[in-house]
Amino acid sequence: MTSRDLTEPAYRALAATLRARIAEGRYRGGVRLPTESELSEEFGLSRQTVRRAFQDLVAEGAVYRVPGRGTFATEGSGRYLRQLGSIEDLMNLSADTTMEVVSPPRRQVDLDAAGRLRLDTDLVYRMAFRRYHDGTPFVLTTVWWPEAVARLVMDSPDVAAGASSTHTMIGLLEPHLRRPIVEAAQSITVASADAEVAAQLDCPVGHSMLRVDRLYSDADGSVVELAVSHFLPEHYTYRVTLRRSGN
Amino acid sequence: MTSRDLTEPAYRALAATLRARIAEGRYRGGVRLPTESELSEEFGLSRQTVRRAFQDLVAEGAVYRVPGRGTFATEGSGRYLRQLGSIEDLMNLSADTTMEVVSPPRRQVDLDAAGRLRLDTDLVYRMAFRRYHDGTPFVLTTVWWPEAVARLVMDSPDVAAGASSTHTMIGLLEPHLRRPIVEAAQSITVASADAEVAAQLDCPVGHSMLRVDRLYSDADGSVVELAVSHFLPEHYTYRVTLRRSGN
DNA sequence: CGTTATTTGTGCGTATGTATT
DNA sequence: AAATACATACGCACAAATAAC
Repeated sequence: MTSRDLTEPAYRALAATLRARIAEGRYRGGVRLPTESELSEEFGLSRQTVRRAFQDLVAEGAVYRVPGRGTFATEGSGRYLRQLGSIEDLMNLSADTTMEVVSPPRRQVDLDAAGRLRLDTDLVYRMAFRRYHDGTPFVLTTVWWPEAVARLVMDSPDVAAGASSTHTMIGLLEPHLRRPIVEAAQSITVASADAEVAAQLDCPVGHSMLRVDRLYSDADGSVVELAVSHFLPEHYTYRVTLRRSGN
Repeated sequence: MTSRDLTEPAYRALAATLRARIAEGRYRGGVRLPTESELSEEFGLSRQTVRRAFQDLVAEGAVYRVPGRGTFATEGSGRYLRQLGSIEDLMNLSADTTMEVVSPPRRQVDLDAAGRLRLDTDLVYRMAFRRYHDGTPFVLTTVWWPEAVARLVMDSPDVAAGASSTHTMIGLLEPHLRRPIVEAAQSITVASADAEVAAQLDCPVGHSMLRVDRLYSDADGSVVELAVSHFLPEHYTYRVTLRRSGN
């Protein structure tokens, strides 16, 4: 059982409070946040604990700090612009799109896929699905799993031929895994539509596509899934927002 | 003057040392890192300072820690696969490539660029450069600046026509800014080579290119630079590694 | 099964340095 | 020059999770 913390640490509670105040717009327009001593006073915490809270907020990119001047909210961090570029976003990507299974999971031998999954066997499971937006298919995704992973979802109705859902495969998969997924390595390039892609997305063979490969790994470094997507560039642009990390 | 730190803080030095040891493979295969007390002993630092170093490493995803068990290197983070996906990486991207200025900064009216920079005037500064790898140009980048930003680097020898350097424009720019750059919004799509791109990269007009647009913003949310790059897909793949965020 | 040692997590105190106003 | 505010560094005490006995 993953027992949830019943009592939140003081520094986290403070960070949450400050996050809320920032989102509320209280420090918009270059207004300085309270100083460490002020917060220490207000919440009855030591200055060290206040600092610990700020460390998290700085790491998230919610605030930035300047010695001698003070602490300021990062403009546009609280509002509607949601924090992209995290794995969470990748896994929830599908809110406004529908997924349709084109080819259900099937056991097969694929040397290339097995190699990329870093398996010692050549045996992998492969499935493919299309994603729709506004009624038109704009991406064909093929995923490969190691056998152990495939077993976890093979029987799910979500992967049956013709099934539709609004989730991502990796989102469906994760709850069944023993270790959480912590990393997604993506590579993005240009590729031509092959016969299958062309047929499924109704475009000419040889059409230029945006190709995105994703390799999901868990905390132990084991690769959990390989996904290769071909996007119609007319209907899709890949977006990421990178934030300054830590310190 | 932006004075560079002459003496690195102890916790950063320690973090760097540990990063190096991890990269070297010393803690591969589930081997526990030294405990806080051991490191405190080894480096003559307090346990608190050691903890501070670990906070950074955890935030980067280089290690994960388990109470009662110890600290472990995140498998696959150290080796040849370099950690991309932070703004820092974007700004230091160029270690192994050379940049050559093709068209020096010039004041001009550009409605589209001005709009994307969120300016109220139509006046922007534009420059363009190529980047080489192994002697062949593989990307043409055009950047647009607001006037205030352009002033900061106009006179730098690095942006003169024909100049070569191994930096990134945004890396050259940042030390001159009042507020740090904290966000880079990227969008990636497929585009055809126009006459200029084709000429500079020696490819046919109409060739399929990987197009990457980047919009850099500072902590106040002001846009500092717009950069549009056209990559030859034969010589370049865009890679990002996304990590599960924080805590 | 509880006990104990180990290891990380939380919280606070102090002192001193550095950057900004 | 002085006051303010954040940064670094060390110290201590106790809590919580884990593993070994």
